[in-house]
Amino acid sequence: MKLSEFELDVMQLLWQREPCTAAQLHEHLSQTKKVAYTTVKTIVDRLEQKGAVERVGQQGKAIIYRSCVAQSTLSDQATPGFMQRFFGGDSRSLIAHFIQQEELNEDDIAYLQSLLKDKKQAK
Amino acid sequence: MKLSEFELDVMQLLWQREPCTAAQLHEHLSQTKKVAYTTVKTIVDRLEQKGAVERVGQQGKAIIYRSCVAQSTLSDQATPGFMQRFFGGDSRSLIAHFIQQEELNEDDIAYLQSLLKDKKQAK
DNA sequence: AATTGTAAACTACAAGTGTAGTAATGGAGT
DNA sequence: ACTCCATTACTACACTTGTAGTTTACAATT
Repeated sequence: MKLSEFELDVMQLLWQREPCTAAQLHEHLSQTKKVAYTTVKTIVDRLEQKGAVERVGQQGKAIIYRSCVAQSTLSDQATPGFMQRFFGGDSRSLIAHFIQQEELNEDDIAYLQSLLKDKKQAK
Repeated sequence: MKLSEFELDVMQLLWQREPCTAAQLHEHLSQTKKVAYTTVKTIVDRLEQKGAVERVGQQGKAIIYRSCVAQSTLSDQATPGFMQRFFGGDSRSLIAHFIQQEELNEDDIAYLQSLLKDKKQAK
């Protein structure tokens, strides 16, 4: 399933606070971005057409939505293309990039170290 | 600078074997994708308009191109959005995802472990 | 039951993207 | 100098995306 950037922004919100209505999504999005309610509703409609969200009820006349694809499904699909296009398919340099660029606390570091150890063991 | 997927595919090739002509890019792309020469040329033209590539010479009537943005510049720009949209902004889970999903040899693992150690030290 | 106002449904539109055809042009070879 | 073909330059077009207005419908309120 191929979703646009804005569609993914909406999915992100849904994953965090589903189930919810288009109005609620609009409210949260408004906090970071000036956008009309109807714009958000259009995106939700397109997500429904694409089979990424579904209706699970009503609240007055407002429709309550829920996602029907997991975040991990979409990230699994997007990951190879992203890695290829921005890191020439070199997973090592991609991971290195993120380790160096991103904020990580000691817990995060310890966790990632343990993952690497497991990875080595599994060989 | 915002490039489309196909534009990035062409950039990827350029970064690997620049300088080169549109015909050479077409030849390489043809190996994995059925695409007309003029399609590739259109993409190169758009990349030139966007200031991502430039002309550095000629070979007969064929124009020789070179990239004029670094891969790292574009990946730095794309990274935050990707992380936000597919991993909810959680860099730890993103890195974990890649460590678990991707092929890594012992050298890679050792290298990444050393990066994590450095990161910890720097705190 | 009539009114009302919100949310849904529908329509619209410009910009960007993938895709490629057609026309023009200028080196290379004769 | 002339022809020819590879390339460039230009044009085209359908689809997607971001964006939002307009119309319709129906739940809630009086």
